[in-house]
Amino acid sequence: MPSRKTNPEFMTGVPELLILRLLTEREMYGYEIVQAIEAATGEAIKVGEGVVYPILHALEEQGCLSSRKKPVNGRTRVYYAATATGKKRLGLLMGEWQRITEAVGAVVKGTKHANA
Amino acid sequence: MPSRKTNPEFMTGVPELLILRLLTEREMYGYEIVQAIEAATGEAIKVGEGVVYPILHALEEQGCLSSRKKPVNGRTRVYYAATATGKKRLGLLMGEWQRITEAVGAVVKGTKHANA
DNA sequence: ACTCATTACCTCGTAGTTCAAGGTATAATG
DNA sequence: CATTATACCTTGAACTACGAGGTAATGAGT
Repeated sequence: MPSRKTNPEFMTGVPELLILRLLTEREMYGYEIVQAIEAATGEAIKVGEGVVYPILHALEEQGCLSSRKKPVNGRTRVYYAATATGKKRLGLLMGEWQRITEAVGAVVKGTKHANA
Repeated sequence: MPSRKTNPEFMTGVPELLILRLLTEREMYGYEIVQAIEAATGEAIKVGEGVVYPILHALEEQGCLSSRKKPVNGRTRVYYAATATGKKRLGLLMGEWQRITEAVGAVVKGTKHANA
């Protein structure tokens, strides 16, 4: 029942994580982020603009990102950068991500580690 | 905007993957799967019955699972097992899972591997 | 000049998912 | 006799990714 073309499964929250991660290194604009994700994942993950822009706006509204407009060759780019709040949120998401991936990995390999 | 109580993020498709994986090892019934996932992931992932049962029904309808009713102590259990189709689907999902996790991992650690 | 691809921003509707809460019924426990 | 555990199930709400579409400006090709 997935029947999606690009990234069929396992994508909830991933775009937000990637965007937040990229914007802690350097400031970028939306259109740039779309291509940066494609490049950084070696074509493995492609997120459209319809995914990126709404996340950018939501994160800014939450105080996770700051933005500034910059005119380049007559066109206007909106550059985003992660704030302190955004970095805190990124830490949370990375922890969540690790928790989930480790748990899934444990089940996929039938490792019955009886801990705790 | 997560504001979810149990597993806030990164959970799309994961229940289906785990269920399919468990049912390739031995046949299980719904209520058992709920607890098996909790146990196998060391409490890291908890999926409710409201998640498990619909997936079970959908997978059976797709031919990924076979079911048989078994009365135990007056109660009726519905045991599910993965079919050949189900195992094929599991292979697909595991491949997808690996692709996504590797891609995300590469971005999280700023590994700029210029390949291809 | 004219056309087309690229850059760069954006919104909307649809589909698919998880989740909590609730509903039914039997067996075991106190 | 009441409560918990077993065991099945459905439903409504909330969220998210996705594709398609819309607006403009720039640059290249012809």
